[in-house]
Amino acid sequence: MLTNARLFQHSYQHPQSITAAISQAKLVCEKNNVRLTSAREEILKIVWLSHQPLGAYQIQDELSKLLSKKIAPPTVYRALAFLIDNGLVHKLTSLNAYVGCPFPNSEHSNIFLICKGCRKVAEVVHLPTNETIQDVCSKTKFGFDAQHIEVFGTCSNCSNHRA
Amino acid sequence: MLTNARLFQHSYQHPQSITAAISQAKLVCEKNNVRLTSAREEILKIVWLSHQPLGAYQIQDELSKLLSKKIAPPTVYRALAFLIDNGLVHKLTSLNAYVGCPFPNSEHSNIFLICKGCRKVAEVVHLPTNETIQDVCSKTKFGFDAQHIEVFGTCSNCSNHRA
DNA sequence: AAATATTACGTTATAGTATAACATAATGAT
DNA sequence: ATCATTATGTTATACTATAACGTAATATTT
Repeated sequence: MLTNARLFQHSYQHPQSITAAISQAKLVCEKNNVRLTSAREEILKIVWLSHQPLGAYQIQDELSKLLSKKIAPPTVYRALAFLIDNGLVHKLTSLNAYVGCPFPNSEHSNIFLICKGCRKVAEVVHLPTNETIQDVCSKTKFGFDAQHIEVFGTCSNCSNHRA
Repeated sequence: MLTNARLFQHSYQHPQSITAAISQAKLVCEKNNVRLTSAREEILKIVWLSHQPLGAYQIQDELSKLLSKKIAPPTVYRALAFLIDNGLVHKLTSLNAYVGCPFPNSEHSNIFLICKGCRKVAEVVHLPTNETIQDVCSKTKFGFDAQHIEVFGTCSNCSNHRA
């Protein structure tokens, strides 16, 4: 099964419920001294409710249903920008889709395992990979800012079903 | 200076000229038993001539100028799809932009170092990173297909200019 | 060499993703 | 209460990518 996990480093509790994710988010926003407004919170919930990455226009549809009114793209994109800035959501650039971050407090750049079967995504913290990339940067004298790693394949659940 | 390189593994000769890249491409196409048509070749040249990643519509403009006629997006996207399929070009998903691959014969998934200063991109082969990612996959029983790694930062050339 | 199949390209239209610009509203600070 | 700041609503538009269908070029078979 594809679940978010900190490999080898920490035993991490995946937020069991959306409420857990939201309360984590509230802490993060408090710490960052920014506001988790209702639009932002709703969109964070929507992203968390989906265990697959959602496109911005899917989020728009969901929010529109939820609030029974038309939502325009900028509303969604602005909320997403906020959530991303505060490390609560990630964009999967190869999919143009967004997922909730299970490690909102972490400063690490993580690895996304994207299953081609079920389309689920697991986010994994893996320090050894971060270290090898740091090594590349130092050897090339490249000043590291950020990294984005997407891995495509088949999760164990999907492999089993096919096998 | 940001140049493409195989770190630590092989000493690699960056194609000095576009002609070198093209003749390499011809070999690859011959090997793959596919045709490097003139549209494909021109687009590959355009991508190689730019040392920054190019967007599809920038390529469209260039090709349009070059051939003195209107080029429609599908022409560009089809050629890009072909070039990507044959490992001659990569798409940088975070930029929606395309770069020539300096290792068309390599089967490795490489690392892209993207400089925020000069917007140049270096592609680096780094087996230790590939290994750590394989490790993540095996530990999570995730069947690896492909990976895409983009690293953002400042290349040495840009750091020096600012320092 | 002619017929056929295959592959590539041209063309038009449209789908999908994202942001600019400006007005209004809500919140926070003085 | 006033003012500054931050967030949202709204409209329009820019940017990225593909569908669908017709034509042309190349490769294969006979």
